[in-house]
Amino acid sequence: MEISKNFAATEIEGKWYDHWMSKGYFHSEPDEREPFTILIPPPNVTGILHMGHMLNNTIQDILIRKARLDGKNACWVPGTDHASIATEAKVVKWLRAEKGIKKSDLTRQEFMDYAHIWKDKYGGIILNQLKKLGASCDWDRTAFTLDEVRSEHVQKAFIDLYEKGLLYRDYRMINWDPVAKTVLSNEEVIRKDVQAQLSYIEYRFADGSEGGITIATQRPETIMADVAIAVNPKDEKYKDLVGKMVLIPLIDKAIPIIADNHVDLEFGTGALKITPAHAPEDYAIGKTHGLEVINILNEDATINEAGQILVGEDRFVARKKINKMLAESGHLQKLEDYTTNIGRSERTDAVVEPRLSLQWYVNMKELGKKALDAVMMDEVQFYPANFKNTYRHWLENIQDWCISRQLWWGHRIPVWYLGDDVFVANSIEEAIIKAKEKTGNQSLTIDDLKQDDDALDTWFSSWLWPISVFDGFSGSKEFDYYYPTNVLVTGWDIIFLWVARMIMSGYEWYDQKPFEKVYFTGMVRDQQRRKMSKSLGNSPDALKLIEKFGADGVRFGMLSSSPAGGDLLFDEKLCEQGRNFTNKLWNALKLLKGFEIDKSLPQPEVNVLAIQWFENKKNHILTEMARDFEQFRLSESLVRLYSFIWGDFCSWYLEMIKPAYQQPIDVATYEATVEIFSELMTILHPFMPFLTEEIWHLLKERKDGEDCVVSTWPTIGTFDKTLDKQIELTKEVIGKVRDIRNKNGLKKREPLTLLAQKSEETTNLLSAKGIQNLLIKLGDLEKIELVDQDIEGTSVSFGAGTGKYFVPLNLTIDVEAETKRLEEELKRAKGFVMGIEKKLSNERFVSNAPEAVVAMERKKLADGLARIKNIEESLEALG
RNA sequence: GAGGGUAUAGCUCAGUUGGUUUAGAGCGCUUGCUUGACAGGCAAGAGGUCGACAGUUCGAAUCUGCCUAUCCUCACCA
Repeated sequence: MEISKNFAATEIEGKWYDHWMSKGYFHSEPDEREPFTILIPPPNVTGILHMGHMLNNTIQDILIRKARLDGKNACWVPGTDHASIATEAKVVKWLRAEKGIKKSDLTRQEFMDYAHIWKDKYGGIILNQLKKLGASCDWDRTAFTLDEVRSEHVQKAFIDLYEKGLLYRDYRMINWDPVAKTVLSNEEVIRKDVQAQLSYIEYRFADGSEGGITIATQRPETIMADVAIAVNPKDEKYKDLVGKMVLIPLIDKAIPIIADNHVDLEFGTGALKITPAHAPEDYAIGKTHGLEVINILNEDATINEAGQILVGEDRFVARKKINKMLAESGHLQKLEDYTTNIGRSERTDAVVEPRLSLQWYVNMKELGKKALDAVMMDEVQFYPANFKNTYRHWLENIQDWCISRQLWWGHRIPVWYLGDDVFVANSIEEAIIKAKEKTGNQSLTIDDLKQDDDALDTWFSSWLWPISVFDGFSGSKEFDYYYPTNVLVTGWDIIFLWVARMIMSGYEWYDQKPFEKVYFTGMVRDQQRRKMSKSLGNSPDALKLIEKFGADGVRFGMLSSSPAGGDLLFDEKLCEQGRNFTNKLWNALKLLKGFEIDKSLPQPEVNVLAIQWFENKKNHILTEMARDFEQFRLSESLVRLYSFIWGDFCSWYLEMIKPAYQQPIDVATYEATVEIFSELMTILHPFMPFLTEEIWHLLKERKDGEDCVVSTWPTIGTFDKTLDKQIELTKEVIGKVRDIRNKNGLKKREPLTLLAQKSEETTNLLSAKGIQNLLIKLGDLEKIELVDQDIEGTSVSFGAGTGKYFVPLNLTIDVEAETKRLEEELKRAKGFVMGIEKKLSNERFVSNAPEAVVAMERKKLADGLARIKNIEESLEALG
């Protein structure tokens, strides 16, 4: 069979993905096997694949493919969420641009119809992109937070919480997004320090007497909503002013000076303007003093009629203008630079406005308690575990969750109002029945009830994901079988928004965790450690990367440097390394397939040894990998496997068994190598699925249904340390011989003689089966001899293990350089021995340390002394 | 203001309950290779007083304390 020069990733990826799909390998049904379940953190339905998704989904795919190879019933459920705010904004924009329709001209139903059209057209792209990455999801189970089953769950959850008294409606100061025109939960507000200015404004006495009081504010545009000026009652300088009236500049409205303990004497001038409608603390102060609330901002944060001046201006434009006006009227005393913390909407980036409104809340005190315990007691395990601290900190200071949103794209709140009466129900018909019962008025009709206009927070559907994807509220057998799931793989940035709330919902409805383990991935950052983002434009195009390096190469790149929880500094070079690895394996395949097989040939000793050694080492690697997987150290596992395949398999094993040029190979070795290679492909498969499937099939004829993706993870045999050490020593000797060639400008193929000074170690080594032939083959030697003593004259000596070796050369030796080299070696060896002697001469070490440790130190000492002796002899021989 | 993380080679990071020949990998760097699978490669090599100080211990990169640097999370001070 002719094998192409390079691994053609693109063609092969499509071919195998289709094959896997047609065989239904990714589909799972409950059966008697142990399930292994992962739920995808649903990406935004309108989103496209970015680096974070690639990392996150590569990890999930590795875990799921490994579980499949382990013989478990692997089920990875994909899906998307409807991303209320982001999607509604996109739909509104699309309607305006392409259809010339304003949202306000549409009924709710019309808008929803358009939104669904839009979603069907542009949504779900990301799921197809995941296929390119190789994600082995059970696509038959694809769920969407706004589909029928998931919507039923949302409604049931809402009603159930209401009936339990865990859900309520309240009038409070909330976070308002003036672009999306909706309330946001605290978690959806991103706070950052920014440079701002404090305006120092003088409010003059209303009675016309000289002077006034000066306040410092960051928001001068809100002065029209002021209802008082507050000072601290302990503040000597303002003591006499309390009770006096002052005039709001520009609008000349009289407001009182009041005293309140909450005012900080040190900040600004020590006088605080009270604007209850536009600042949370002011609202609180206003309430205790029974002050009026004057709202001067519209929904879109422009000034309204109540403001009297600057009506219709945006708040930031108004801020600039009013500063100017105040300066002109002589009220502005100064502007001062100042750093403050402002919140922006996570989705629209608009500066969030405090606003008073009536919203629905979930009581978190109750729900949070069990969720906190579950993680603290390790019922749900966090990887890395230190996220437990963050989690606890949040849950211990948790505030109630505002779940209503002033949007249409989402689950409409199942609440109907009749005057002041509230009816929470599954449908309007049910609500009517409840209303009739409550009021005793049997003549009520649908038209008498008004449904709540708001929709629910997207996270209110996401938090039910582990339940709803299996139709849990209907008591499905899927739910019984797959729940709780095994592991959740997600970024730590949504630990509160999502992870914590899923744990809450799991315990609330089933008194059971939603997942055993949570693996928090790191954030993908660029070379300057900046988070990758659209606005910075520092995020590479995911699909282009796949085109350039192949999905396997990109998967390798994403993973090879991403410890859990830490950051990943993305560099294309990592993907390049992955692509190079696929190339290396491809060439190894080409080499093997290029061998001519001679069935009459006996198996050489060297090959027997090579196979034995490689199988042995494989057991060691598998043991380590098992531990890696248990602890989600996937990056380490891949690196380990990478160096095993590249270093041990390609550089050593294949060289060991490689026949001489144009010579055939014996059949036993060939077949053993095909098996070894196949096994390596199975082991590598979770990380690089496409390449491994391709090679697996090219290695030998496979029957229908025999595919790498559904092959069996090898069982782990015993590891013989002695055998491994012996080969390592042989490799060391070969390396030293090669070094001698390098340093003396000898050709690689120039035959050399190797002499080993007789010792227990050298005798053992050279008498072991196959070792001498191995040395000859890979060291390009013509003969090997054991000698009794030092060789005088033109030979170079070296140490390996504790042994001493010589290579006679027909060259004059550079005595000076050689002496220098040996002296340095001697220095090092002496330092080594000194350290150990110090340890061993310590009475307390010998009596306290475990025997094995002391014995090891004695061995190290003996070996060290032997090495010193060797070096000293060589120095002597040099003269 | 509260809490947390990190500090190991030029860079990015491993180092698994303290002891395995006086610290490992990848990239980068140096030297040599038109070797018959592979230059997306082969072979060899240089490079680190494990942030500072103090302590616990027979023994510390690993545990404790303090300091320094740096990153992050939470928090209504105008």
